Amino acid sequence: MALQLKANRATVADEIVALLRDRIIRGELSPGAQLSENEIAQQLGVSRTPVREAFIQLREQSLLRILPQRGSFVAPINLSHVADSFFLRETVELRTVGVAAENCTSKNADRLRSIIERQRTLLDGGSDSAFVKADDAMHRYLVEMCGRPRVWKTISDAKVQIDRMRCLNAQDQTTRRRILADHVRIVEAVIGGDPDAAVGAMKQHLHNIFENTERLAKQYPGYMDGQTLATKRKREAKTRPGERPYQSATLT
Amino acid sequence: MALQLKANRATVADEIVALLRDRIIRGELSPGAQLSENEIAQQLGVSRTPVREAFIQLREQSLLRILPQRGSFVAPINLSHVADSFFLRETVELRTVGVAAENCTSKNADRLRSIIERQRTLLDGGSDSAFVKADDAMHRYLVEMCGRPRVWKTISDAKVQIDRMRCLNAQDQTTRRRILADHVRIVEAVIGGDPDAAVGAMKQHLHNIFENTERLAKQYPGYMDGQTLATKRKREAKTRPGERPYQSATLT
DNA sequence: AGTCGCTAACTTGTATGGTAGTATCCTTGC
DNA sequence: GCAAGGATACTACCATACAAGTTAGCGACT
Repeated sequence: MALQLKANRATVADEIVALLRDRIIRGELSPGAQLSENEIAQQLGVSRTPVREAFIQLREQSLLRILPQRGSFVAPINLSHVADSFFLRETVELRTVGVAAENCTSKNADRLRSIIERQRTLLDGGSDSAFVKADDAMHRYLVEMCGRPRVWKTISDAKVQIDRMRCLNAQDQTTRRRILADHVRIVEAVIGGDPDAAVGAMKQHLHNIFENTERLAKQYPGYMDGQTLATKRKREAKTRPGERPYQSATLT
Repeated sequence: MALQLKANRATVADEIVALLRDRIIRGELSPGAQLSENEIAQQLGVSRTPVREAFIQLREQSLLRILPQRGSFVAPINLSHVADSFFLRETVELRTVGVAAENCTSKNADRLRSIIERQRTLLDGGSDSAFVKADDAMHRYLVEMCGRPRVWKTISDAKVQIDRMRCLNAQDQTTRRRILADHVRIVEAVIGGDPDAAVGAMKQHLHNIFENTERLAKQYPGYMDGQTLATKRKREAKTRPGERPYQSATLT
């Protein structure tokens, strides 16, 4: 496999982060798969140093597990982690979409309409990654309309765990159409200046996505929670107040 | 200055991250101060490699700015960034404290009381860092009571920006007492199983903290937004939907 | 005086070598 | 056949060397 680096970014290390991150999220690198600094370096025609720096960054993004002197493995998809990400998204996006609906200008409305239009054109012919990208664009714009630019970064970091699950399957037409329909409802409510409707539509939308992931979890049990990891996982000994299955927001 | 590494962590790089992160948050390394890979490496008696790996991680945490071939500088305190952090905290913690109040067990209550008690003992004699640590413990436990363990990590990442501001000044007795009083109100509401009161108390608490930071921002303008940075900052050219000053949650 | 250009001393980025720990496989001994 | 032990081939971690870019200062020339 001959990987290729784009020459865009400032440093090779950052370029490798972008490359591997994309491949992990899209599932080209399966959960549990072993990555070697040496191997990647050879494939890319660079030294181990920038590869190693990339690995460290991917570890911080919960996409890679580095076991010293043993190996580096694509992180398994942890269902509890995914549920946490949903919790965070729901909490933040339900608030921001409400604020967006309260402050939607005509310029915002135009932009939202064009994003929806873009998704509509990708409905049939578009690739999965293009459709997901357009999907992202809408959620991102709604968050940023609320005037807190760095909040999207947080959402985005959490979203990778969700996206990894979404990429397990190619999205069929039915799924895409439902997503688009959800988005239309949300955008109409926002443009219409109806916060309650916007929050409700967003809540329903996130729930639909979550149900999809639950279905996928049953379909791909091997990728979940490290069962394909080469070595036995050590049990986390830390006692937390307790985890419970994901459940919907209680405030609306 | 002879820095010292603890032998706890697995790798030297992670140890350096913890060390520098702490020093930056506590303000021992001032915003804008230049850090050199070489210099830190010599002070710690290690090579540049782990120092460099630490720098990259600190950059990802928005605590360091690395300008290739020019130098690395302690990130300025960006007020917009701080406001974003408050927005995130308020959004998440107002929800979680409500959930915590709904599900508070007697065991949870005991733990909360002991955390409060710990803070009370630190009120007079305790160091700033010890008091802040106990402060953290309460917020953390309230979030984790909600059963989503990784959500605190997100809050914690955002909180560093707020903590950097808090550490500009030693906290006087008045401030500490007000914080403790806020915490008591929150915990009483949570233990009492009153979500509305808990959310209200938390909202008031976060507001109080935010007002403190606004005061500090006026007091230390030189540390804000890179004005002490050795080199002129390039203007961010990206146009965002627009930033507006921090404002309170509209949903309760 | 003012400006151009060189030099030297930095900076971070990348490549490479050596070290220590881990897992695998194969041999050896029972 | 089977278990214990050792060689071997990995791994990530750290140290060091080199490369390339930036900046500040100084001197010569206009």
